[in-house]
Amino acid sequence: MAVTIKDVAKIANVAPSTVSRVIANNPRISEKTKKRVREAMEELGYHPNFIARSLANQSTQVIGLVMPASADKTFQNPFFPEVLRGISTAAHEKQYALQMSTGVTGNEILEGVMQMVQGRRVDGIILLYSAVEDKIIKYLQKECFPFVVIGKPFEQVEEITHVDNDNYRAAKEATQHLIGLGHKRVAFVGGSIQLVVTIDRLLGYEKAIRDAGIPYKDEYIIHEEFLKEGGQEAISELLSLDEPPTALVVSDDLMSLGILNTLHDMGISVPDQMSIVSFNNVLLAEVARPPLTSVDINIFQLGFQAAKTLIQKVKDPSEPTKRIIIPHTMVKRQTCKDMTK
Amino acid sequence: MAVTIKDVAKIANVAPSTVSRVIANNPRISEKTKKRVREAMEELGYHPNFIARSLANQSTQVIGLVMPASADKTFQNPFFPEVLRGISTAAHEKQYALQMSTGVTGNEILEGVMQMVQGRRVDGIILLYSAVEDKIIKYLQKECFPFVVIGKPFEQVEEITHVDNDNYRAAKEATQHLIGLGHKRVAFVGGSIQLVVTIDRLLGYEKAIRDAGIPYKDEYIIHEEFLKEGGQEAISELLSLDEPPTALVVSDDLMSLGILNTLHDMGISVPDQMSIVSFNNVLLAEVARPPLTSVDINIFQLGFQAAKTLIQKVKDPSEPTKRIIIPHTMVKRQTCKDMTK
DNA sequence: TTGTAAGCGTTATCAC
DNA sequence: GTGATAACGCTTACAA
Repeated sequence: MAVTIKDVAKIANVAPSTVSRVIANNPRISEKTKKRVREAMEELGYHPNFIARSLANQSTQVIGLVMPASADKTFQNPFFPEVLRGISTAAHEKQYALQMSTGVTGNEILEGVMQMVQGRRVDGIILLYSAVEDKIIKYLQKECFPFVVIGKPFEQVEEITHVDNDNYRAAKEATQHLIGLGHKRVAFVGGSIQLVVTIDRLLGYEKAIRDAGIPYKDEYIIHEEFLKEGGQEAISELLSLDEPPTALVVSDDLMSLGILNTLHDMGISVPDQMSIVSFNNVLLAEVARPPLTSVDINIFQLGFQAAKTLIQKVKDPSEPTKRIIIPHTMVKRQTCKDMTK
Repeated sequence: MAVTIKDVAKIANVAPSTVSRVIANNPRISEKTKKRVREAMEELGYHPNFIARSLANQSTQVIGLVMPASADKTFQNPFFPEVLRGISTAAHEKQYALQMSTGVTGNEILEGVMQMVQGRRVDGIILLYSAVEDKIIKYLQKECFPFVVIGKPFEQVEEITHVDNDNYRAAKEATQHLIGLGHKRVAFVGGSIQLVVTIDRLLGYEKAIRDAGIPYKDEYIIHEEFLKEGGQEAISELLSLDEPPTALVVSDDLMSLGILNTLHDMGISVPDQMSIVSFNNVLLAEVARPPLTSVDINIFQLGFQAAKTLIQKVKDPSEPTKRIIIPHTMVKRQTCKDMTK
């Protein structure tokens, strides 16, 4: 059995409670005893038992992470390592550990979340995605359990703390950029319509199109999963139209990569015959050929702020609901052609 | 306060210990009382408290995951989501939760691991990478804490349970494939030499070269990080040689992608002027242009078996040390030219 | 400033 | 079969 607070107390000739206070660095303990106790801890190689502490404290110092179903292709998106890096950094700063959901299907994940919550395994939860009609959000609300979502909640936006980009504006700007370059036939290729981010970006695209007085065409709207195969199917459909688009707003870099390669195979040159504005600006955007013009949504910050906000909320449950918007910037590379020249 | 075992006991008119036995489905409890207790649990919406259970049990049902430093570019490699998926699947099956290391530097991570172990936060640990001179492995060995490493340990291979590919053989075969195609000038582009996988693959490459009676040249060996910038630098060096290679063995798909694009920018055609065999066969390999011939190392299985093996070990500490080798297969696509034709 | 003792929600060891 | 009761290792009133 490992060395406990009692062993330390014995060696240091104090009561267990005193040792506990030294650990918490309670100011009411004299420096002299603190020193003595610390020496004893050192001598015995004492390390506090987190589990015991959690039970006494009713707090685990653990944040639960809900990822999309690992069956889901979304899981492969480079978005996740990067949010994770943001979350991890913030969590580490505040001494929180991270626990991930497991499970392949949506229901398995919901069950996992219930275990986390009811089993008191975590102090709060971050949802790493936002989908329509999400059971998990509903459950967490019912339980009044602290959580924050990355992305915009589908419903009750005002009542749920979340960290998001202004995806509506970002997509509007991206589309306007293309329009400003003289493109009149601009299509939209989005990820799963189940994801709120897709909806927001589509709305922003639509707004820009209508504002420019360009007719909005349903055939120009394509939804596919956030993945490369998706991109390839999507592009074939689009190109077989009577009036194929000269430019694309693509909701994700991975998808753009797929599209780029499909176009390459078809002998269509980017940006000469087709312009693209992509989203997320992950590593792939830089490494693609030609390098993608992509809206940088600051993924790291999305994660970092989410963790920071959640921890505040956990520590002070009276914290008001918050909406945090992370700024975006368009990084111009080489996938947009100026039609006016 | 949440509903506890005592509340259930009161409602069901039994002792708390009986409720506990019902939860554990102890056969010595009569079906009648079981039913009564279960109804009471249902009625109150009871859920067991994992923390309390852990304390009483000395077991957390949590597996700790040690990722490479998130500062590290390795973190961005699509390898990780995929191992994670494997680990997650196995863990879920056996009802284990997953806790990740946080921390940006190597030392921060080591501290985190110490917290996991000493704080009794996890029952066992999986290392998701294997580097030379690893402090974490040494620490875990000293503590006699159950762990398994994904990849081959640098030292004491026989004493450490690990799940790996036969990277030596895989690299040898990949190189032989190129040689069989008539290539005599084959270079090796590997990731960080700190990683054992790089070393193994380099050794396999060397063996194939020597076996074929081709002189082994130091200038043909390049080490860079597992990332795209790396690939780009590497290729420039290689091409400026007096006798530039006609084929490359590249230790990672992400790196290959960078190389592919650099070659494209330089106007060098793949596979006509340069052949490539890559490793890992992640999504990127398929989506690259041209699609990469890549050695599939079955990343999912690497993770799945690691988790499964660890759980066995946790449940039965007397389990012997194991080495599990996951088979690889070369997936031929379009980056290798047959020079004999 | 420090010690005593109760409690956190379980499980496990005895009894009966 | 089931019930008391003592752990598990820590925190935190309340006393002193």
